Amino acid sequence: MQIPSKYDASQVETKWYNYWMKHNYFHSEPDDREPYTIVIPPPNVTGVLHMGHMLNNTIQDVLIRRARLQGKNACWVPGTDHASIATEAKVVAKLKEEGIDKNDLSREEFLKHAWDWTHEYGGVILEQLKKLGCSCDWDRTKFTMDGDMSEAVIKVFVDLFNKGLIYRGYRMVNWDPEAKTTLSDEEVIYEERQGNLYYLKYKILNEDGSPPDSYRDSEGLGEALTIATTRPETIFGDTAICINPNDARFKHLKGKKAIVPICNRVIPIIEDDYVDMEFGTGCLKVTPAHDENDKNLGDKHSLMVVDIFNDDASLNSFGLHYQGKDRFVVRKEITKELEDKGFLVKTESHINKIGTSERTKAIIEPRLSDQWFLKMEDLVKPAIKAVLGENSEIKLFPKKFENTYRHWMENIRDWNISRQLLWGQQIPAYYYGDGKEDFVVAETIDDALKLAKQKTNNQQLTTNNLIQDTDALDTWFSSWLWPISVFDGIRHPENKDIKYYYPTNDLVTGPDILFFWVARMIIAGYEYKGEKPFENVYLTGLVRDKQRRKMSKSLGNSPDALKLIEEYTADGVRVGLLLSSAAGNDLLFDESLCQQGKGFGNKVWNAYRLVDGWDIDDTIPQPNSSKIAVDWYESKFQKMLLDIEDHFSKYRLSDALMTIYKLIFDDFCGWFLEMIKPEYQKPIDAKTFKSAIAIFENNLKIMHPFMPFLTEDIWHYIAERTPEEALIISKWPEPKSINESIITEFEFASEVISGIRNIRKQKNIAFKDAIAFSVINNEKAHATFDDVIIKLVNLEGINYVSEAVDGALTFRVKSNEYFVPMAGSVNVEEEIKKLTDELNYTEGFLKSVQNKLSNERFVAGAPEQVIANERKKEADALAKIETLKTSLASLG
RNA sequence: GGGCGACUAGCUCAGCUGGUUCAGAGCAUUUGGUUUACACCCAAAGGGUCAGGGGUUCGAAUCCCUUGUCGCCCA
Repeated sequence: MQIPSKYDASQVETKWYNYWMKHNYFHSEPDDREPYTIVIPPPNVTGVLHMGHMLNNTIQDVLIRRARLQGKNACWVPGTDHASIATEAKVVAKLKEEGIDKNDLSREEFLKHAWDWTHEYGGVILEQLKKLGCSCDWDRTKFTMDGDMSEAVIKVFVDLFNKGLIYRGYRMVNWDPEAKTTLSDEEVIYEERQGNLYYLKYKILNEDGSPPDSYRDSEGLGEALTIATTRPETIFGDTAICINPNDARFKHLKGKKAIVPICNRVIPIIEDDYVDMEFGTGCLKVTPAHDENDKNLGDKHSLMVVDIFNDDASLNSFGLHYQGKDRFVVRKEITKELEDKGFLVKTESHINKIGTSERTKAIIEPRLSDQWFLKMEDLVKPAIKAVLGENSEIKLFPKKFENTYRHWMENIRDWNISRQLLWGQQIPAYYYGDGKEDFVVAETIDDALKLAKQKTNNQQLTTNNLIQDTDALDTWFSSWLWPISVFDGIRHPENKDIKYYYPTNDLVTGPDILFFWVARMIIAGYEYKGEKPFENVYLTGLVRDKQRRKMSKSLGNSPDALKLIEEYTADGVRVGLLLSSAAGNDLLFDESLCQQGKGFGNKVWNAYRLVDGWDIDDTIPQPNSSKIAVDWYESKFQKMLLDIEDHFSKYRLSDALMTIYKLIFDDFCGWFLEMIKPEYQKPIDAKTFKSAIAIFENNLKIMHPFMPFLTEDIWHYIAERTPEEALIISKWPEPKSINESIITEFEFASEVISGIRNIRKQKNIAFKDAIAFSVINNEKAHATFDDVIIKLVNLEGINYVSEAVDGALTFRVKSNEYFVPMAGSVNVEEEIKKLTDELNYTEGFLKSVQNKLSNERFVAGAPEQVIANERKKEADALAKIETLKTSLASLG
């Protein structure tokens, strides 16, 4: 088939993606081949493709396509997660626009809206992955809220509860008052904000409630002590004042009581060395309901807990006349009131770090609440050993993340797995009474009823007496099972899929979810399969813009993925993303990289157009230059193939790609095709053509994982192929022996060619004028490439001589001297200068080498190989000096 | 405040257990090219005290100490 002069990417991409789908190449079923499995890190079901996804999934596709070419049974399982917080927030916002308040809806009604939303927007991102060329097994697409997936999650919850690993605790949690849910520590972003330190006066009472005669505050005699706080609105929750027992300034306050301004609550003054004597006034107000450290103090000293906030962080009835007002409004207003009433001593500006919600950006409120926790202490042990142990079963790429992993795992805290949300798996705990322990945990309400009857000995209970916990499980509590549950390995641990595909091979994800997800999957893997979930973890860098900002939707600095593909082709974007993204290094995204990728595609396309345009004549013999060219490229290809394998084995995909890029661009297009190119409008011999096609096919194979569309397209122009012969399922090139000497000889020859080209250029000699050429072959260089040299720079021939040629321009490669006769146009002085410069340089070089060699300690201490190399350098330099001196003598 | 990591050409990065892969690659820049595959191209050139300082060594980008700057994670 005639190849078009321009590559029409969008048409080609659609055509071949459809073809691949139609012939089911992406689908995998267990068989007797070696499996190669990747599970996708499930993106948010309602998300859209951003640069991070593109990078991530390009890498996975490269790995999976390569495995497929290597004859493995490649299976890439795609899917999405339900992203409870993000999705619920979106649904709530949408309902709000329609004038519906989430709180007016029943759970079922809300979930219906959420499912509608999921069905409408869900899966968009998967369609976008197809545009990138991702060869996922779409028949296996999973969603964390699918029936079977949810069942697995619930089953695991019940199991862990029965093992005593899940418990209910009253804990200080990060409360997002906007989403009205709990966040894990990892979902809280700490930011420095400018705030104030308010100095408040608390009046003092004797233990019996009578006012003291006198006492000191930090400024001398007075009637009150002063406390610095950043949050004056929380005074309504104060239940103690704390001083450091070692603080001489406050000794007299021991055992006394204080009166909280405005609400006039009388609270004890306690002592604890937790208090920092340097900070503020050295007195701390204790608000156990609203600060983690205060909670600890409260527990230690058995203090009252007064929660002053509603779930939206407005004040409740403890806030008295501020009831119903937002915390920040109250902060302003109460400052005014405190000032008016003389309680506010002074205000200082103060920078403090505050937690904000990763999702809603709202300022986090520490809050006490009933939560479900998973005990991590024992679960984490096999997961630490697997990554950091002697014979680690799981490898992280790059290795530097092992330290990060260790640090987190060794300081792990119990995992708060409950979320005050509707969108997610509802916690399978059923309450039958008001007591703290009046609940049972079971997979179904019927099982729960049985358990409840047993526990209460009350046979009269019915399902109507059971109320299920209203919280949902953390989304990560679904995705930590992902490598198991996508193969239904929780519900049916012996099914053939899980037995064949598990453990999976590679996991590709961002380092930002090393803990949320990767570590937890490892934990779940050992707990539920007794085995690692994957062998290698490739941690990609974050994609940043040119100003080093993380690309995010909120900043609006992420380019539209599909537009990029449209502009630079899918292959171009893939290549652009991979070219400069070593594992674990952040990638500074620049569109020009995609341009380079597209340019590479164009180069390959045109290379094929060249080959395709040749007429073949099977009557003419193969020229020697072509034979050498084929031998050389085949060896070069094999050598690079080894390099590529090595890069892949270390997950250095950008290096593998760069090796391919240079092989194709420089060696194949720049050298090989020029060597075998027939004269203008002349045919090519059949033997060379056949070799060229075979070489081209091998090139396409190694390029295919990176540039699947273009390569498949050209593959089918080369020949009519059946579906069984498609490139996507062809065979990765077999390793063959390498002729190292021909590669070295080529390198020498290319320097000769370069020397001749320089002379042509200097003297403006048109290419079509053949030139005479002589050499004094001091190096005894092989003549293998002579015919190639003659062809590439259009020589009349190569004369081997033993004496310098008069009236010629010269250049040297090592100690070989080359002559291009140029009657009349040789400037002797210039030649002398050139030679003298070269001589001076070489003599300097020789001296440095000889200095080294005459250093006894060097000769005694350095390994033999190093000394031999130095001696070789010395010999080469001496030979070159000899050549230069001879030349100078003949000129001069 | 604690931990981890980085700093090499204008940019992005490679450089493994010190020594011919030791100062490299790609891009960018400059210069020159209408060679009928490709200007999304070809040929060539310039450009770095390897963050600063100190040490170990015959020899340090590489190992050690120290200072600085930046990033990430955790309080």
